[in-house]
Amino acid sequence: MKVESYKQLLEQKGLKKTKVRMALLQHFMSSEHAQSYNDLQAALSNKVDKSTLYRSLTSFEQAGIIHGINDHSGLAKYAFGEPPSQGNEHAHFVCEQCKMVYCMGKLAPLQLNVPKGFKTNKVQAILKGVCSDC
Amino acid sequence: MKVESYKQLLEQKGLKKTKVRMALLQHFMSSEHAQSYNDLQAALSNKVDKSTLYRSLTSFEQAGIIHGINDHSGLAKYAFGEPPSQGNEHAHFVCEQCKMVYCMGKLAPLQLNVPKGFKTNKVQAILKGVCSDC
DNA sequence: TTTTTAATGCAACTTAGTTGCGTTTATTTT
DNA sequence: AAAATAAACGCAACTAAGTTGCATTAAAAA
Repeated sequence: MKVESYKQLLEQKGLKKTKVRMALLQHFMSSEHAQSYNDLQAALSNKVDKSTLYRSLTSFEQAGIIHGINDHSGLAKYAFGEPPSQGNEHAHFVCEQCKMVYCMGKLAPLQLNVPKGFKTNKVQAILKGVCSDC
Repeated sequence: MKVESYKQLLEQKGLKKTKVRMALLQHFMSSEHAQSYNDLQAALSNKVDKSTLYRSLTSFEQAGIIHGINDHSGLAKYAFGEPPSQGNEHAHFVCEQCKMVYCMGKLAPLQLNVPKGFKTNKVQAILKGVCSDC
């Protein structure tokens, strides 16, 4: 799925092209690491109401435009791109210094031994370490 | 480290043997899956103040008696046992039906390819699927 | 048993996120 | 292009998770 612009993407997903949504999506598409609520709010100069922002995130997530990430910091973050799905898993990298979260490329199949009776459907991996900027 | 009883464990870690702490620890040691704040509060019949409970969890965690788990549900959970440390990683299994969280045994070394400039220190894995009780 | 030190409970607060509702804005229909 | 309609937006009020300061109580040490 090649995407030329945020406008086309919104159209394609049947979402209205509002100011907030366009600004948000443009920001998502041009940032290489995951965004927290506060990052996003700052990117929109704190002009947008929080309910609007949260609702936009929900719409985007449901449309498969962004995906939520939980980096174990307690703060939800969001990144551009479809969620890691079965057969399409990707790991998330959390920098221990700058706390940035990055989406990593495809995960090599994991060898995981679970006890009898447990059936694994998906694997989510968080890598912690130091990113290339730190 | 073999542990005979919750009393000895508290003593060994230099923690006071108070009613709340003993009840909490006993509960942790006898439950096979991870506990949320609400689980714990219920186990103590909602008689303990939330600040006390949270402070107890912090003490236990610092002493290495329990470890926090983030199962991506937004809710923090805690399980008996030292935290997964380097060379001692374990995965967590989240049942998609009953939402219980289990600690899994040692993780087979993961093959993970990160971009140039990124240095991975640890890997945290969450497995999602169906547990043996469901 | 008294002293010291740390845990508890209470109340007030913070932060993240949600919900209802009236108003505004984007899109559709005429 | 104007009117109709449907969905976003902003506001305010709320919930839930977790934290903090402080006075009181309980555990450990003297």
